Amino acid sequence: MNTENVPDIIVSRLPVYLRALQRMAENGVSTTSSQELGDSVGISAAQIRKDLSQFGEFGKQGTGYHIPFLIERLCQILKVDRSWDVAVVGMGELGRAIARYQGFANRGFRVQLCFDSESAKIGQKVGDIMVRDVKNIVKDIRNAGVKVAMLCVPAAAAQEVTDQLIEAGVQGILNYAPVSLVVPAHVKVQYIDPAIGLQRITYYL
Amino acid sequence: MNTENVPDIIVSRLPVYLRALQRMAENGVSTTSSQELGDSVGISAAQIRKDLSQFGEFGKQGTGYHIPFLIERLCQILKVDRSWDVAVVGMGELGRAIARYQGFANRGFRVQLCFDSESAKIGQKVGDIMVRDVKNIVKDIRNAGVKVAMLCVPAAAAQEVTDQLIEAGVQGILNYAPVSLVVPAHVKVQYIDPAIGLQRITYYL
DNA sequence: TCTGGTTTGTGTCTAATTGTACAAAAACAA
DNA sequence: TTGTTTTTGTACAATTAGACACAAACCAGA
Repeated sequence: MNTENVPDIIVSRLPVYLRALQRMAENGVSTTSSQELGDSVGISAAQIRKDLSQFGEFGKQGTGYHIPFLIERLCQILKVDRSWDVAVVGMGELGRAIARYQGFANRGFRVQLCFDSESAKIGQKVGDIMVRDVKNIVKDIRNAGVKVAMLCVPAAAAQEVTDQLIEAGVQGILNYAPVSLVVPAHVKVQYIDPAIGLQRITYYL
Repeated sequence: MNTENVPDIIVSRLPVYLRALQRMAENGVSTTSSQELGDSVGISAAQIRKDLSQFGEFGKQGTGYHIPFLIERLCQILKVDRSWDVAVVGMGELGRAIARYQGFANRGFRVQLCFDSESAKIGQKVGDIMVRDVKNIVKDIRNAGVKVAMLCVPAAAAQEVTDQLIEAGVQGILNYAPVSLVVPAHVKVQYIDPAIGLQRITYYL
């Protein structure tokens, strides 16, 4: 069990496995096999067994995997056996939808801070969270000890806000702005850009 | 120039290059190098040269790449030298935000059809598009000849709607629902799930 | 025209990733 | 108990992706 140096590509598949397992658990299933799990996520059974074996021996020959146990271990591995406070920057239509999204709570995340630069929005509530002035973003995020942020500002502001987030101690950014961000090595960025997703599709049409 | 059998992983990077180049063009820059482009997207210069060389010789030694020309070729390759009509299914908060999002137009896409199952929403307008009854989704999509859809329905409904989309002739789906979809080989799916993005981050914290 | 400085496209090598196959472990039925 | 079936974890092989290096092409300036 070498949990030290696991390739990114394996790590990136784990949340997909976890999501599928949680769905099975909701449906009252208590056991699955690498074959069944693989079919449901579109990955080969051997791949799944190999990925999981990076972290331990979670299955049993002849039986497969006990779903609640595997969910627990994956949550530990992904560090979502706790709840992470997350900041959302940019209260445009998208930012507000994300800040209010109910799907984070049971997957390890809680939106705790919201920021915008427009005075008309500052002080208003989004869901049950008050929108703060982005001017105070470094101080506020540092005080709250928040390590993860979602970036929903216009492309032109994204890099500047990113630099402030990093100054405030943020180590992971989920970036909805349609720009590549330049960040130091210790900061992880994940990108969400629907147009890029669509362009990856149209190539094949 | 073997445009036939290009690895997925190369194709998946092209939209990122395109986005960066369009940003440079907006800023009035007319030329760039693989080094500069690589720095801006966080990919090695050699990688970018090799990726692009799959499709032709777009650069010039000593000079680099002419941005408007490279943008044009990438748009052709990704087939966004035209505008694709897209359907959005599910007019929840997220679906409405996506249907109204202004960022698609200049990247090759136009939201043309919106669907929901709630009678309270059917007939109402989202942006300037009327929400249609998901009951007629197969007929409506087929009539419109739409080939690409964005799926913003609850997880429990996602597979069922997917099957209908495919029946209607859809060949590409951008899936916002937090489930893996099972689709035939000729259909391309891209996934957008913020919780998965966040979990890919927390592993490293 | 010639020289020095850039930058591409690609051949070669290395590393990373995936596929294949099977022994070992477990469950179950007779 | 014994034999059959299932399924894991992993060794090995095959494939794929990425890093490196450099000749060839081009520009700019003298």
